[in-house]
Amino acid sequence: MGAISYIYLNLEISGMALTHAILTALLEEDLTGYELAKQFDVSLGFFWTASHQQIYQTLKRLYAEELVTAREVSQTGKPDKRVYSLTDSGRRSLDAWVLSETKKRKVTDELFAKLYTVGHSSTAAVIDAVIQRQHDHREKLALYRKIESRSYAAPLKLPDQRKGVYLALLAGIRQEEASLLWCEDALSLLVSVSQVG
Amino acid sequence: MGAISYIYLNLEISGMALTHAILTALLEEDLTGYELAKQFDVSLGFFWTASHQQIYQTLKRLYAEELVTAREVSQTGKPDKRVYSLTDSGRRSLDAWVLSETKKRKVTDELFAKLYTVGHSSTAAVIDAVIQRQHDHREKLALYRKIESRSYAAPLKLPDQRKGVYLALLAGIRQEEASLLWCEDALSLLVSVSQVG
DNA sequence: TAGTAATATGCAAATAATTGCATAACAACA
DNA sequence: TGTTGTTATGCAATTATTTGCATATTACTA
Repeated sequence: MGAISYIYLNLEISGMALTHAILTALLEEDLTGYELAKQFDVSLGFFWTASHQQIYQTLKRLYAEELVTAREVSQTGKPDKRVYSLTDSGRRSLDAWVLSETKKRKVTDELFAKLYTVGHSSTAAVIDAVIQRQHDHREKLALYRKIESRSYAAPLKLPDQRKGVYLALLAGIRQEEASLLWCEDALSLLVSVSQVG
Repeated sequence: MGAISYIYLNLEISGMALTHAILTALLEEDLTGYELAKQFDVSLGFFWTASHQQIYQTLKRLYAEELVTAREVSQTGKPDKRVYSLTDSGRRSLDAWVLSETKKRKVTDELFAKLYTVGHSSTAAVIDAVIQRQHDHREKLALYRKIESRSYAAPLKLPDQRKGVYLALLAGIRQEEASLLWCEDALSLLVSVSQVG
């Protein structure tokens, strides 16, 4: 009988990493797939990237596993939506995951790979890519700062439940700032490279 | 006949992103799969993560597509190794890739997802995760600075072909510095959170 | 001489993510 | 009334990545 409940529990656990990223977002508030996709695109984007297809798929699985519940909501002036909430089982799953070992950060960023080609291929293309990235960083930084001043002006006075979210935002701000400074330095050095290709 | 060469050319192009990351690394010097795996684990690691299985698989494909050549090398005191070099076709593939649109950076970092659980689950576990990350950043920063002082002490005097690699290193250094500062700030705030769970 | 660690390479199955569709409600504007 | 843009959700096929083995050489040390 112990064996049966052991198997039963195992069936409920999702190994997929996105699972927990979605569940943590639902800790703060109930959300639809569409809203989650937007959050992953903006505020969550600096530490987690996910497409809307991935998110809808995962939500469907989380629902089947009863880690979330869903309710259909009619809207006026917009299509209906499906709002997801965490279940107690979902919360317990998060509790266990927080205690588990933190997996290594995964990244793939073509920009830096392109940098390795400097002096071998078109430097102009690399410069364009850096400028593009510079624009992206500026936009992200402006957005993060707006969120900060609107919702996190006094970090020490925040309720405990919002301190972690603030710290994630702070990391995003610091990262964008550092990246912007780097873009400037990179462009200064890249203009000194002779044309190739 | 135009159609035939068109099809032929298409068959040579690998869509996989790792492809180009490996080819760029081979621009600098000939490398084995094992050496590539180590580079991806250390210096390249901050902008590109890849397992050795992934790397060996991809190298095999690049060899089949004739983007690289390989030679077996006997060593004394170590097992034999297989050294890969870029072909002209590989170089042309890189040239085309540099001109193509830069794909969006992809990340997944559980640490920040765990941060979202602060005030809901074990804060101690989150603190441990931040401390762990702090150690990682310290080690990476020390390594990057060592590489910098050993090989990139005078950036402006570098040959063009090494400027891009230097800039990637610089980005790594800046990122590690910013992350380390953030870890300290994060730990200061996290100790103010009451125990939960 | 047995065990551990580093060097070196790989296969196969399972899982996850991407790409390319596809649909539909509703608003605003031409 | 057709078009464009935003909101909203999803499927299916392909491609990429991870996980769990598996193997072998050589050095060092207990």
